[in-house]
Amino acid sequence: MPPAPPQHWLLKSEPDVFGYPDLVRVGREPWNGVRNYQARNFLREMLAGDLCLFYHSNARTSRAGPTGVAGVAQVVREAYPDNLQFDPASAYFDPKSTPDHPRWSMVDVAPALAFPAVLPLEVLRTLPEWQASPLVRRGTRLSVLPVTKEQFRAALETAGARLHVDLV
DNA sequence: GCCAACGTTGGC
DNA sequence: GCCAACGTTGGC
Repeated sequence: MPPAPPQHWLLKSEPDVFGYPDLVRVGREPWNGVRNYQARNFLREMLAGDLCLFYHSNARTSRAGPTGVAGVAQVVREAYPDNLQFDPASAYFDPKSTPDHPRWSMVDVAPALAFPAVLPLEVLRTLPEWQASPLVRRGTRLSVLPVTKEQFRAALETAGARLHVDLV
């Protein structure tokens, strides 16, 4: 029996802090620091093998190129307690979290595919598949959001990127 | 740097 | 439970 097809997501990160090239460099990264309940709940729905568009937010002032999708990451470990919530020295420390009752979760992701160039938000906005996405609605600040298969495919195609067909 | 939009906090 | 104040996000 074939494995279940992957779900698709979009993960936002500021490239000045941690961009797609950083993910490639480290090979694998715990996606910690998410402190929004809706985003956390999406993290908890992720399954190993799910594919995530890696989105560079707030990128105008960086050398990473425009704001937009830089590549694809893959979920390699499903949700477990975010380590930073227990660290008093961290900006993401949450005094209301205990190891018995952790409030925040993270997944581990690994690089799967670098786009030839960042696919700008400006272009994403023009794709019919993306009209309904919260990403292109102004005022949406969600840092983890679901993406449809159609949106995922349209993004890859427009970016000129190819994933092995079995992965999509 | 600006500022609109939004989530969270806390007084009541 | 309401809601004003506040802090943050993130495009521009």
